Amino acid sequence: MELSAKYNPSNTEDKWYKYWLEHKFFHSEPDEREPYTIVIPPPNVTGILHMGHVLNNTLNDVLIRKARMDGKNACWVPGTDHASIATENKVVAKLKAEGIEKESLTREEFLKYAWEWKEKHGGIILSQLRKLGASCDWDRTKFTMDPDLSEAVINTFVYFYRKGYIYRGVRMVNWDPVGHTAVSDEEVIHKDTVSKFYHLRYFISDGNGKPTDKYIIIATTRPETIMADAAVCINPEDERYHWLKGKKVLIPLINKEIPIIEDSYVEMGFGTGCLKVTPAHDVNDYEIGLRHHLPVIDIIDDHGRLNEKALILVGEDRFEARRKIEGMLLEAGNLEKVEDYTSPVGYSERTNAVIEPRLSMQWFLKMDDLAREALESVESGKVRLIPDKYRNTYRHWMENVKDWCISRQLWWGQRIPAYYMPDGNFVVEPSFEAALEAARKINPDIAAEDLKQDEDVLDTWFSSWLWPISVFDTEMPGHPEHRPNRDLAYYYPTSDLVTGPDILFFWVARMIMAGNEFMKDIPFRNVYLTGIVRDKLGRKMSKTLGNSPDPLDLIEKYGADAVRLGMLLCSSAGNDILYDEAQIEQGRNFCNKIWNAFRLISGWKTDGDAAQPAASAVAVKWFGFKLSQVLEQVEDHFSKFRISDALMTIYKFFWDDFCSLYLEIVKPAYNTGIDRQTAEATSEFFEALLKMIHPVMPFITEELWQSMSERKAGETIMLQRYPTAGKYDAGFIAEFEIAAEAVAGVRNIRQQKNISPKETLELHVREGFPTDTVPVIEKLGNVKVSADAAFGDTASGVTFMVRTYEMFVPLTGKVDVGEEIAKLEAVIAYQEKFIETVRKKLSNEKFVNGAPEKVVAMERKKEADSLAKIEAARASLAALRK
RNA sequence: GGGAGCUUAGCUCAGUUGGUUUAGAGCGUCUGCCUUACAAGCAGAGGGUCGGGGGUUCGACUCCCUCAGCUCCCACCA
Repeated sequence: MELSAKYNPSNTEDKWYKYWLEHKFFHSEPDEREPYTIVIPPPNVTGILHMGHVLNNTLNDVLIRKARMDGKNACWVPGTDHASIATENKVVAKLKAEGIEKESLTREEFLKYAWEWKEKHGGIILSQLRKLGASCDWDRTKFTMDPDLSEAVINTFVYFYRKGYIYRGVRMVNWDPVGHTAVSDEEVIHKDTVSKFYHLRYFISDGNGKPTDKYIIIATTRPETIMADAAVCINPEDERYHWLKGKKVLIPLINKEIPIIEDSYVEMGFGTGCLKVTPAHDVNDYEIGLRHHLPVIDIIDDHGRLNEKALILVGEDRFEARRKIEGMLLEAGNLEKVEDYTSPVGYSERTNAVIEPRLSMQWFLKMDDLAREALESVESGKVRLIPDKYRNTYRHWMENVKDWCISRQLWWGQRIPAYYMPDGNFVVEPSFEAALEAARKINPDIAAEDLKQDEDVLDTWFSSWLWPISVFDTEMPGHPEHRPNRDLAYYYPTSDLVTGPDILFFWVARMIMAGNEFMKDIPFRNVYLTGIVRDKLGRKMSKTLGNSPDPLDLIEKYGADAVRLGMLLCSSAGNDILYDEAQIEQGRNFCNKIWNAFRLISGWKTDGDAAQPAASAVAVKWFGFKLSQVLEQVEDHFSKFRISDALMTIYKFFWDDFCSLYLEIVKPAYNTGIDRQTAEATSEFFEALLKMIHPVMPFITEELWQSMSERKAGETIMLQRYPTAGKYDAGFIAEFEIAAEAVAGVRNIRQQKNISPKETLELHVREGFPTDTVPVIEKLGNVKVSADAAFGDTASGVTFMVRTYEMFVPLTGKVDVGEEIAKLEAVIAYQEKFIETVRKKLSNEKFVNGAPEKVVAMERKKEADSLAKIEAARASLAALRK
């Protein structure tokens, strides 16, 4: 077979992915083996692949492929999330572009459009994951709005309602005026925002609704809400305002009389010390309103516009109203001054709209019991967070959690199974039929058409928190006599979860709650939290900045293996990763290196009669030991989720140890065959390396594994056993390293003296230098090694040290004596300074007595080694100066 | 405002109970090579007073205090 000098991924990737699918290598069924389970963090059903997905799913795939090769029954369940608010927004926008307003549609009509959209765009991301090589069990693909998964969600709602955890009530919620829905506290992002601080004059009423000439000044950032003021509040301790007690003031522009009240909530030092109380539009004001029985005047509608209760500026958007009322207040003489002011403002995570605190009827889930247990799961170490710094964050959140607002004023999602009777009472049942039956027990006259289902749907996370359970068994929640089915019993709890820290609370914490509640067990053992992918300037990737490359373009250009390696190279857990295309080039280069190593090996002709050269024998022995040593390190890295370290260890092992050392040693001379022993060992080593690399770079390793010998139909590298470490002789490995350093020393001399690698040199070592590895030095260094008691006249060559071994290369006529003297003097100076620090330690009684014996012995060895080096350098120096 | 974390070579990061660390790696840089696997390569080299200051210790990149800078999370000061 003719192989090109460069690896071409496009020839192999689709071919092997198809092969894997055809043979159902990704598919898992319960059996007697130990399971290893991962559920995918379900991407938005209409989402497209971005760099964050690439990082996350590559990590997942590495873990699942490694587990599969370790002999476990590996199951990676893929799927998508219906993402209610995000998807509904997309559908609304698309309809709007076609001239259709959501308001003009019925719920059923809208949902029809939404499902059409989902059918058309849904799941694109899953096909993109295939390009990446993700070994998901596609037969198990799930969607959070699959009928059975939805049923599980509804049953969960009913379950918690019956348990008394779900309640309905009017509360101040975070209203998203663009999404037209309430959102949970977790979906509000506070950002410091520059706004204005308006100082307004509220005139004191004469008692008959007429202004006197006295006024107080109230500072506010929201002058458009003054019409909703219910009172003005002062601190009872504030002597400046004692004269106000019992008086009334007039709201500017509308001249409405409101009382002065006192509450210690008001900070005397902040603003003017007078607070306008607007219960309908501020959470704190609402609390004050409750304490003082103030009326709630809601002047802002679903869209963030002023309604008729505002009396003025009716129909204006809240920000437009703010702009206009400023002028009106100024004109009316009520505006004292305006200051620039920066304060935190809440924004909707999904729509980026400024959140409007608003009173509305919502459904809530009580969190305290659930949170307590979920905290315990992490505190006890049953669930491990990696890196563990997130435990602090997690604890803080769990100890301060508030009830979860689970209703959303949307249509796309699971509809709340509450059914209202004409009198306003409601029943909560899993189906309309059950609801009707339940309703008739209360009122036998209820007709089907009298029963109206709640209009709201449930928060998306109310379905995804069941994900590790519901992907296996959707009947689980709410069935008292239910027994976990075979899949759930086998695969649950899952093993590892890889996800971003941004959804630690949204998703991870709540899955732990659901797991504890329904399975009486944690949903996963390890949570590996990745960083956020940023560009090389450290900026978040975003569409508007245009700094986010399309992963598919990268795969097209460099190959999936290169993209995977590039992403992993710099991705320690929990740290943000700075993406740079150079890393992916590095991945591509590595592919090419592997490819060319194969080209070299596969071109060798085995010569059955040839004896194994001494150097090859040493190389084979060393590499076998080294393989075991490296495997030990790799397993250690994997066990600690240090994926990039594991990868780098393998990368260097392949490139430096295998290619630069091993292959260069065993490589037969041009047109010469290779002996059978070395050929077979090399082939085994190469196969072991391919297996080690496979979890990270599945395509090229399959391609080469299939090419290296005849494989039976249906065989694959992905089901081979990952190599395991055997015993090794660390002393021999160390000895080999000395040989490699000697080679580097010789090469360094060649470089300095401009001597061709083709010219064979003499290398003298002292007697006592380890002899086993000499053939390697001779081959790689192109030298003839001889061991002598003394080097003779070293002035006609170059001496150098490898560790404590002195070496000499005769180079008649090529030595610049002055240069050599300077070099040796530098060595002596350095060593003398070094030995001084060592001796300082050794002469310190406290050190000698206090430090462990091993440490003291080491210092003594340092001293001896250093002395030997000085002595050798001095001897050479003396020879040069003769 | 509260909390967590970070600061080690030009860049990105390791450094795992304070002692084989005389601080490592990858990339980049510099020098020499078109050597018949690979120039997406080979060989060699240079590069850091571990953010500043103080302390504990026989010994500190590692522990404590302090200052500075950066990042993230949480939060209703109008």
